Amino acid sequence: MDKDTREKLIEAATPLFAWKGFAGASIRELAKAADVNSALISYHFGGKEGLYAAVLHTHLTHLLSALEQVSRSTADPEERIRLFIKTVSDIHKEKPFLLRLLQGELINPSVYFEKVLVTSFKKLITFLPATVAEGKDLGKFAPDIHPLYASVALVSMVNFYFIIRPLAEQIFPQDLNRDEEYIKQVARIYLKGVKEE
Amino acid sequence: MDKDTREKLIEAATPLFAWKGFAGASIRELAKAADVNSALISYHFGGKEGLYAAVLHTHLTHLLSALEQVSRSTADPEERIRLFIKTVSDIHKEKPFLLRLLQGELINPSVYFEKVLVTSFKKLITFLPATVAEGKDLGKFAPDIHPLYASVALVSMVNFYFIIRPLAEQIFPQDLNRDEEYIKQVARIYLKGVKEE
DNA sequence: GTCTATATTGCGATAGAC
DNA sequence: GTCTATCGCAATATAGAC
Repeated sequence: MDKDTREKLIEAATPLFAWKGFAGASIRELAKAADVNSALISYHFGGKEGLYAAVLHTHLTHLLSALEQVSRSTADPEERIRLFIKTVSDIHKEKPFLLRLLQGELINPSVYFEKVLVTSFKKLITFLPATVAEGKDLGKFAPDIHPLYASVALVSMVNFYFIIRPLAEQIFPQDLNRDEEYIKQVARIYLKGVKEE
Repeated sequence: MDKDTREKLIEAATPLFAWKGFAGASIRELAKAADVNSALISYHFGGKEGLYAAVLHTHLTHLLSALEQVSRSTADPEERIRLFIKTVSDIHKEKPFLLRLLQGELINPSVYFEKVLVTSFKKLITFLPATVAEGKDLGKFAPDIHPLYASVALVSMVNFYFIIRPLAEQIFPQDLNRDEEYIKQVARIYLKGVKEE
């Protein structure tokens, strides 16, 4: 059974928007990549912006539902942090375009940024500082750990690696092919770094 | 004394390229922001791409010379890492557009990416894994620390914070105004995280 | 729902006067 | 070195046939 036009467009537009940004991808090449007439972008999505929003929405949904699962975990703080690290890195491996799309939004925020992105993350990311605070309360993490900043540090390690990998691969060609090893190092360094001794 | 046209264009183009990307900024708005005739972009830089390369070059130079200083430090591994953290965060505070420009290059690499960026970083960033390895040799860092991946983790924490700050500020409006505190947390977590116990 | 054809706008670049 | 005027082109969007 054939994919319908909407689906084909979203799928084909994803890598183009991810690699070239919103402004850099033209409706002509978007349509061509989807093997679809360019007029259909306006018909189905009301224009290029609508297609872009649909692409963003599709990919964001995956991330948000995964984060929601993590936030509902009842494991202890250390285990929940391990689960967070694993979940996020799995998402990036599975959907390598998501992070580039989000990056594009951070550089050049569209209306989607304020309307959807900020509110979505607001609801879901607060569990991370809460987890760190819980670790402190339980006496497992050191008292001088700042829940919010420590969370940002963790989010940084888990995400930035996937951002700079294309650059890193050119700088260290043979050495950086093991995502698993990086993830292990992150968990190792971070959990030891926040722990009460 | 007046700034000359080249200077005015580079200065005015920096935030525009940083916020809108190469494709998103038009030569008309670039010229207008610099209060200069748009034909002068072609005259002085050979076109929009030339201006973009000049902007990138100007900002990259600062970063590279700062990194070079760090790499020449003779302090012990822990101190050199502290110096690296401080240096990079100072650069981002001083030149808030640099990271956005580099981000744009990562998303949509121009010719500049391969020709200049990769080779520049190649020469300068190897001192970081070397520093971590030195810490291991001295018995100060734990043996299961992987110099390269541990370096990527550090680079991530130091840079990504400045990337997501616009988003984080909207999610946690009042809590994220102290860069110093974040930097302190990073040094605290990282150095404790890699240390031999 | 999909196509062709086209309207309209804005783009980057340059010729030529000063 | 800077200006005006404009060329040629590619952009998005849409009207109207099927």
